[in-house]
Amino acid sequence: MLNSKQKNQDDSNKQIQVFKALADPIRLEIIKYLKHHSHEIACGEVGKAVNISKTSGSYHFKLLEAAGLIDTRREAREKYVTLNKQTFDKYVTDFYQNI
Amino acid sequence: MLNSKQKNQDDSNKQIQVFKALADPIRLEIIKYLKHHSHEIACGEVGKAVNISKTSGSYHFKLLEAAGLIDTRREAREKYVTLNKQTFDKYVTDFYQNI
DNA sequence: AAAATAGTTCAAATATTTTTGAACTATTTA
DNA sequence: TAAATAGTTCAAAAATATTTGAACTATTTT
Repeated sequence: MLNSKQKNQDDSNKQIQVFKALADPIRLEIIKYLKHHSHEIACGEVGKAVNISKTSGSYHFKLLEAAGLIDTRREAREKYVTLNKQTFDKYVTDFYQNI
Repeated sequence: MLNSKQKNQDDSNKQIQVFKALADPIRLEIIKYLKHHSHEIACGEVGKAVNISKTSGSYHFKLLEAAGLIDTRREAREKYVTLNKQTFDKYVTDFYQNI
């Protein structure tokens, strides 16, 4: 079990991870693209839309997922992504209020 | 004058600058400290509270100011800082809604 | 079965950010 | 006027993040 100091540490790390994930033009474009397409979309489609290589896409999606900003679901060859609104609410929208 | 595409570019740059500024443990500590002290505080006092060197403080305060997250006022030897809530509102709290 | 497609992994190269200490300016105190 | 205090600037070093291409796995299409 984690004590309350450890929980704060953890949350602080998560907070930084979220801001780091948002602090990049490519990832911001990906997020904007997803926000404007409410249905599930494959990584490849997003990658094409924002004009990056497969490798670069793989790197950026991994980072966004690690930060909890997107959820992913693999179906056969393809990986579908959606925004995780809860993470945005907790670590972005409510950030100022909660600190 | 800037056209509307240039304005979006500009704002997108500002958005990234804000997230970059927030994506660091020291700067987050500084911001938390300021949030919990509503009155003006000198850089040195904050620096002592978060346990960093003068040089490091100077670097981080400059970055926060460039991002518009803090305002500063110099009075003789000392520089007083306060949070700029408008910037938090526009680029953090309202981020998700506005993209 | 071969070719095409979607995505991952790895390591090297590059770019960016952060830390550090020394030297500096300006102001205040002794 | 000398010493102390508050903060800045600079350049080098160290740490982190990003890009790239080649090789890979797994699945689907021809």
